[in-house]
Order: sequence, then structure tokens, then C-alpha cells
Amino acid sequence: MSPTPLHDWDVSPDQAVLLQAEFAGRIDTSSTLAKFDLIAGCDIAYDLVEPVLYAAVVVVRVADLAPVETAVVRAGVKFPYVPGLLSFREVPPLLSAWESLRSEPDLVMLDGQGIAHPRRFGLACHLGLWLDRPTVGCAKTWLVGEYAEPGPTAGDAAPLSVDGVPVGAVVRSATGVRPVFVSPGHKIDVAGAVAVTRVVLGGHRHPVPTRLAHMAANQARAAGRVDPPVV
DNA sequence: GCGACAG
DNA sequence: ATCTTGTCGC
Repeated sequence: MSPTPLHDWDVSPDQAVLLQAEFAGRIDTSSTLAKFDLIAGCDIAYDLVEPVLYAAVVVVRVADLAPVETAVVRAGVKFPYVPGLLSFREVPPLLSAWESLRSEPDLVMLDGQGIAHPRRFGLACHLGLWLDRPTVGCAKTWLVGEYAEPGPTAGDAAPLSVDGVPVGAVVRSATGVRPVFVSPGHKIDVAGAVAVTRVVLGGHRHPVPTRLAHMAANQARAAGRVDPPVV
């Protein structure tokens, strides 16, 4: 079932900023972690030469972290990359991929920030609002906030806050790797976001859901091209 | 004015 | 995000 339209996607960067300010108020980051058996990981791979992207959603079973369903769509890039406005570029194609899913994930994990964002409305928040489902942002690099280096062991975490307000955590997803920035997207609190992340760690820097989505998007890109690299 | 800036 | 092979280390 397709989600209820929240707003128009054909907007300018300036309008996008206004929309973020408007919808940030609808984000719920106080919900306690509920039962969840299926987690969907999302990621996008960009074509090297054309303004085309491949959005992938991989549903993972929490019990054994095994993938149970994969959906990928090829789409044209319709919004420029602007720090702080990533969701306007990646949410539309992810929604398309999501619609072809037959299973119903209990939570969604994305490559990007949740409320650890300049206007408290990162990629995970935006998708969460559209899907009206719990989402967690797991970014590879810093965007906003202050934090201390987390411990060296997988699972170790340190609070991430903006002006003294906790917005997430910096988590060591695996031993010996740089930490990832975890923050709630929607319908989940900071503790829940971190707890979920810890449950789906698979020994690599990226949690299993987003790791598999990343691989699926790359595979689609490799297969989606009709013209092989020319010498 | 200068520096910073998810993917 | 993306261009890129081998190589060092657990």
C-alpha cells in the first residue's frame, strides 16, 4: 500500500528547508522500542555518468539477521545534493522501492542522520514520517553535535548532543573501525535507536540491514547498465 | 568574513 | 556518492 502523500516533492531547496521546519514538529522521538522481527535496510547507489540512481531496500529477519526480501528501483536523480537536504534526494526513490515490498518491516534503518540534523529532520525522520513507521538513522560521518570518542569494543557508545540536548549516539559498530552516528528518525527514542543498532551489528562497520542494502544497490547498478565500460 | 557541510 | 589494486593485518 502506498503511503499518504505528505507534501509535493517537486520543490526548490529553499522550499525544502521550509518543509523541514514544518514537519520536524511531527517527529516522535519518545516512543519506546516495541517488538520488532523484521528490519528494513535502505541505501542508494549513484550511476557514474548519468543522473541515475538505484534505491535498494532489504528486509532482514532480526532472529538470524538473514535477508528475506529485496526491492530495488532505478530512477532519475531529481534533487541536487545539498548538505542538510539529503532526504529530498533519496526519500522519493526509496518510497518507490518500498511500494514493491510484500513483507511489512517493523522498523527501517538508513544510511544517514535522523534527528542529528541542523533542523532535527534528517533522512530517517523524513522517511519515517512518510511511512509512519519507526526509523533509525545510522550515518558514517558527523553532521552536527558534540560527542566524546566511544570505547574500542563493538557496541560501545557515547552520547551525541546538540546544545546539550541528546539527539543520538556515536556507536562503535565493530572493533577496530571508526564509529557510526546513530539517531532516531521517527517513532523511537534515542535509547531504542541505539539498542536496535546493537542488535543488528554483524561484525562490520555497517549494521547488517544497511550493509546488505548497500550491496544490493551496487549490484543493481552493475546489472542496470547496458553499456559496459569502454576503453 | 571564515569554516563546516549526511550521501 | 564516486574514481581505484594491491596489500598489510587479525
